[in-house]
Amino acid sequence: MYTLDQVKCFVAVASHLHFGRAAEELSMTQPPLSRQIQKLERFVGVTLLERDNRRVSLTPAGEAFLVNARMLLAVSDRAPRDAQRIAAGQWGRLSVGFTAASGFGILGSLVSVIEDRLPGIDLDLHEMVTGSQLENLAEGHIDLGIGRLEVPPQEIESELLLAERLMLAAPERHPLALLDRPLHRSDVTGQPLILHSATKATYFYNLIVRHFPIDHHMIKHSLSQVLTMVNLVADGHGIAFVPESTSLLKIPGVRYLAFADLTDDVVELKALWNSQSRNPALQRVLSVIRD
Amino acid sequence: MYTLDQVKCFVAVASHLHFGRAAEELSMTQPPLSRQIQKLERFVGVTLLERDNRRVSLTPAGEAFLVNARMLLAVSDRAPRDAQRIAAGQWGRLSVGFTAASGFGILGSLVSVIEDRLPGIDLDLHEMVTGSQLENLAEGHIDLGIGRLEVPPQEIESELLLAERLMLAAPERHPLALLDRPLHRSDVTGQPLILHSATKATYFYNLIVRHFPIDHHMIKHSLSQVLTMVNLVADGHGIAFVPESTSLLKIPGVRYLAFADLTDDVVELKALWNSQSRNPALQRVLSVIRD
DNA sequence: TGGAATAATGCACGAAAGGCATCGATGTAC
DNA sequence: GTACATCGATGCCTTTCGTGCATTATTCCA
Repeated sequence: MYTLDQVKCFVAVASHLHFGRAAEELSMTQPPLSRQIQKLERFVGVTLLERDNRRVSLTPAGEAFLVNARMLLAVSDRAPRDAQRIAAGQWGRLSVGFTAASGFGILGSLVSVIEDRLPGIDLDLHEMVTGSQLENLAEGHIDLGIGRLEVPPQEIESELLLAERLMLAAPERHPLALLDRPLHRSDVTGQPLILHSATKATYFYNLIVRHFPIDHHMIKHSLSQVLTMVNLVADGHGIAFVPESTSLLKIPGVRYLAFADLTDDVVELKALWNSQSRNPALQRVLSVIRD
Repeated sequence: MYTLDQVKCFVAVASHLHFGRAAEELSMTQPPLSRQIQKLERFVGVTLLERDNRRVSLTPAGEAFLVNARMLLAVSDRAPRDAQRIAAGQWGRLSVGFTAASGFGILGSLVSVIEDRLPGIDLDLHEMVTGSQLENLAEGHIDLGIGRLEVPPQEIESELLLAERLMLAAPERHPLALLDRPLHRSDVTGQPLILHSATKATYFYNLIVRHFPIDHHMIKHSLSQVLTMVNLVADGHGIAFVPESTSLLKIPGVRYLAFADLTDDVVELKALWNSQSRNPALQRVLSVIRD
């Protein structure tokens, strides 16, 4: 096999048609340059340069080789730079798993910021529930998750993206929507309730149970998708707890009500990633998220 | 700079994700393979392969490098083969200069034969008079000429392509066209004559003067292009000498007549080339022509 | 806990690359 | 026509690099 150095030598000589000046460009002396060309020609088995002791010229075979040689140099030059850029996280691909709920609020601005600040990074967006995000993170199928959970499992790191209030979605003619005083947590007692599933939407279920006196006899539906819940509210099937950002969803017949005695931002949205991840783009994206 | 051997090592390891088996494929032992990879990574400045003492995997940078690496190997493999094929004359480009007259007869079949027998060779066809062919051959602008001349100059070699009879082109109502006996050379004496130019079509001029008793008072036109001459014959301006192949040109009002006392193939068409030519395609074409 | 698997490292040898000096051939000038 | 300049090739020496063998270090698995 020949070497890229020999190719570089050949291109230099073919460009100058002069061994001495080519050697100068290559920062070497002329004798080893002659030998490198000889070696290359011996490997190729063909005379590439016609040396006339007075003038140097390319043979037809040499001209054809020159085309490929320039391509080799171009690719060999690009290859390390591509690798370096990817290692530095300037280039790359990031698979992101996000919950449908996060899509209402933060996802759009997150994508905008990344496209703006890290133009070399392509995002693959996949909607999935938090549980799937954890599985896919563990198996390396996605690099970043955007979801809700209290305590991430082993090897999954997390960072708070957003915290918001918990609100009540109620039909506009519902008694709680027509109160002439501030709404309190105890007001929900005894009302027909559309609640998150304890198994499929554990985070919300636990959060709500922790903060409200839930009468389990009043639970009419157990769901996992916020949009479905709000639609059921619109149809008058009951009231539901939703994060504040859901109120961006203007559904006719639905009013969003704040609790006077629950003003803390208790609903959290977290960025999730595998601490074993070797994707440099992830670190870049995380540092952008932190700003 | 790194070497193509290192690239080959990297691709082998990246393909097998196993140093031992990659080394086996490369017909080398494992330790130097490890070192080649280390060297490549040191040059690139980036970890390309994650070695876990138990499993080998590609980093994102390594995956990007692999794409370029495979391209490098493909080009580096093709480059010598292209050069060899061109040197062997299997591939290449041949510039051919030909006279308009040769275009009537042999050129078409010549092109067909070359396209059939040497499919890798592209022909550039340029119509030019023999004198221009000689100039362009000397300067290397064309590789092969097809023309008529008696003695080629220094450094130009030639080979007879075709020899044919010299015939007379006469208007169909011309007395010589209406003879009830065989035509003889002496019959042309005294007839208005359309003759080749002594300077622009020296070959024909010398040939005709050598074989016929030309009365210079009867020369009505001196021309260099056969087609023009035959057109003038059709218009009744006189008679003209033409090579037999011209009779393929069916011009209304023109008859082609053979001389009973000149049956030799005296008109020659030659292949011409520069003996200094380094174009391997030329040798291939010449050997095909000789068949 | 011991053995198998696997990549890294130490060491020695031979090949290759580079620099310096020189040769050989060819064109140029007086 | 002869002396000189130019320029690629060659001889020789030193340093660097690639390779194989033997061994080490680590981890997985029984």
